[in-house]
Amino acid sequence: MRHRLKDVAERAGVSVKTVSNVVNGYQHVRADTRARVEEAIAELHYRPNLSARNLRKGRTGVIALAVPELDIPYFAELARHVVAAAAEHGWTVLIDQTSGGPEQERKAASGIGDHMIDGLILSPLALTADDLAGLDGLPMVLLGERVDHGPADHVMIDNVAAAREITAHLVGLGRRRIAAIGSQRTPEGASARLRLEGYAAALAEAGIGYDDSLVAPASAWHRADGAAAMRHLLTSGVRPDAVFCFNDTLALGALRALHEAGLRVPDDVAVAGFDDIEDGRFSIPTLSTVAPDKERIARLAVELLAGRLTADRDAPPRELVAPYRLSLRESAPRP
Amino acid sequence: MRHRLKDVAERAGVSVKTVSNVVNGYQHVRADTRARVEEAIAELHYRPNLSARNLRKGRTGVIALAVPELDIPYFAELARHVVAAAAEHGWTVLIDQTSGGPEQERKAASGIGDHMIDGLILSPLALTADDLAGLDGLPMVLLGERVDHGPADHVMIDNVAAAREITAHLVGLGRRRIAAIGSQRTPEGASARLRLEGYAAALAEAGIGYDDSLVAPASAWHRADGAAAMRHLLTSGVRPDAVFCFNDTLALGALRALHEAGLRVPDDVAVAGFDDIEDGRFSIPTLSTVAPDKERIARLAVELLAGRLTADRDAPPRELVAPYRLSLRESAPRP
DNA sequence: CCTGGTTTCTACAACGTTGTAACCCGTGCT
DNA sequence: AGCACGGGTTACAACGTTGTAGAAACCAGG
Repeated sequence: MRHRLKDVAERAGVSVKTVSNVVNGYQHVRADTRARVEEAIAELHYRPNLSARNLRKGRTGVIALAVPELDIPYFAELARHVVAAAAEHGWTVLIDQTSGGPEQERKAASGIGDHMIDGLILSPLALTADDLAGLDGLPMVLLGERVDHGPADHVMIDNVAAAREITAHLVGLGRRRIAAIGSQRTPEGASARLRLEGYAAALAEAGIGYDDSLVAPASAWHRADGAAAMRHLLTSGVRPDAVFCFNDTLALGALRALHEAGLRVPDDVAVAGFDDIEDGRFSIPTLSTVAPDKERIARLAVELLAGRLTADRDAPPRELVAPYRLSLRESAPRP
Repeated sequence: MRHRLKDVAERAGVSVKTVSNVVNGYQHVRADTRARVEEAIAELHYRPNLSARNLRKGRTGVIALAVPELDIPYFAELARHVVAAAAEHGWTVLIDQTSGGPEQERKAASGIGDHMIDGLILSPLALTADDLAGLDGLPMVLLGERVDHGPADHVMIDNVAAAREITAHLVGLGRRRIAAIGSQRTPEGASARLRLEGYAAALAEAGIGYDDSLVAPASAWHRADGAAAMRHLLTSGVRPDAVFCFNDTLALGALRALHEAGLRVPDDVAVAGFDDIEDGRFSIPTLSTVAPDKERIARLAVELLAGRLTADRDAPPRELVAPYRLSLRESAPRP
């Protein structure tokens, strides 16, 4: 039922290689030969065996995208864009879920399907630059905000500036007791560190003292963690008049906790997030947030990978910064 | 840098096949030989070439999951469970985004990476059973609620019963003008048809007349569509006291539109959804919904596929029904 | 009609792996 | 001593494809 070049060749009365040439669009094939071959291909529903082709060529046409969790909307939206961008290069994307575990991430980085993928776009949570340096040379592009200048290409946004900017916006609304949700002490918390840095910088610029009791940690960044952190802030008696959450799911959780506490947003407490996920456009109230240009991030990542694959495999690693903008909605509106 | 069996064999002073035997856990290898080989493998960081292995064995260890859109939370959550279930079988999952287009779905069904995958779990929107029947024999499991008894294994939930049950719950709250959002006339709208059928059945049982002006269509089932449909219902003057939305994202959009119209949920209008996505547990108000057992759906799908792959490839197609339950929260609470 | 160059096509080997069949060797039985 | 048996190992071929090298056919120009 499944046919090979040989079957097509026999049917068309040519050699196997000629069929291969037709399939690969080789120039010098007589028009009538090509027609005969194409007819045979159509009749037999021939489809090339990619494993064999890959074995021969050393390329698979598949790249992997490894993200911590698929049901975090940010990564799902990112995945969508990566798939789209990769399709333009004729690549299939194998999406891998690392769950943020170092072992899973290492496994992804060192070649998910061993030789099944040409390259990897990795959004690391747990792995450090040193971890990655030790891995053998699968072309790789990193996404996100690991601080260190690692051994691989890297696409990120300026987290410090973005966090500073949205915090400054809260200041501009006249808020003074601005809480932060999502800080992390662990070495994995690179994003958290940078966003906290931006938050602190904005406060300093506004002449507001940094108050550690206004900063709530969150080990994961899910809705439940945001709600828990917000409840903690509310019961600890620090009475914030604004909250900057380090991502949107935290913020949605915080909104929920504020609602349960009977506080109005933004009147009593203004809320800002980070990521601009779809949910935030329909939440009650809608969410003010930092909107990274996900489409651009995905496109840059795919293009960096394309460069690695085709051109200079050993070029020095590049770092590209994608733009972002503030998306100001009801939870912390324009003044 | 990348080594082959041959390199390991030379280093260990054995034949290529013996190394292969060690790698594959073949029984009859002397302990000291095995040790020597394993040492060589470790030293060289040998990893088998899956393309070659696949070429030889005809199996890749990769299955595909094709869903319409990754950034629809329901599919993202489902994907997570499928990945987990597949991992237990030692499979890698290649996630494919069809965007719901028939061409994309056909492409996925007829073998994404041609010979790169052993089987497919497809959540079809556009393809009909007849379309699928014409495709060559990639082992396939369908997810979702296509009515027709197709040519492939199938995992679904009882949509009619579920829709009937949640609508009956709204009736039980004393609501009489119960609207529905999400109806579709197109042949692709199988889920919509079934859920509408359940909705109508529940009304009939309660002796409530079916009012077509209370049923709002939605071409897609995103938040924006739900909001638009709700606004339409509100401005058309039909004044519903409850809404059953055919999925949760529609419901979240509807919540938003109700909020903007100054109506209280559930006091003025009760709202129910379908899918039990994470968002609905934190929305304001939290969402009452039909909760399909996604974990079970994923597990059943993977196991059906496993059966196809290992045992009887030509067994008659099976249809499995996964359980669901009602998850009653604030938007339409328990009486 | 030959020469040199180009187009068109083919045979063969190779990619890295595993199934098959066979070999060698030690053991235990006759 | 001869034989069958089976554990441990190996050589070889094959999976379906494409790169290489070269053969065959064609063309234009002398």
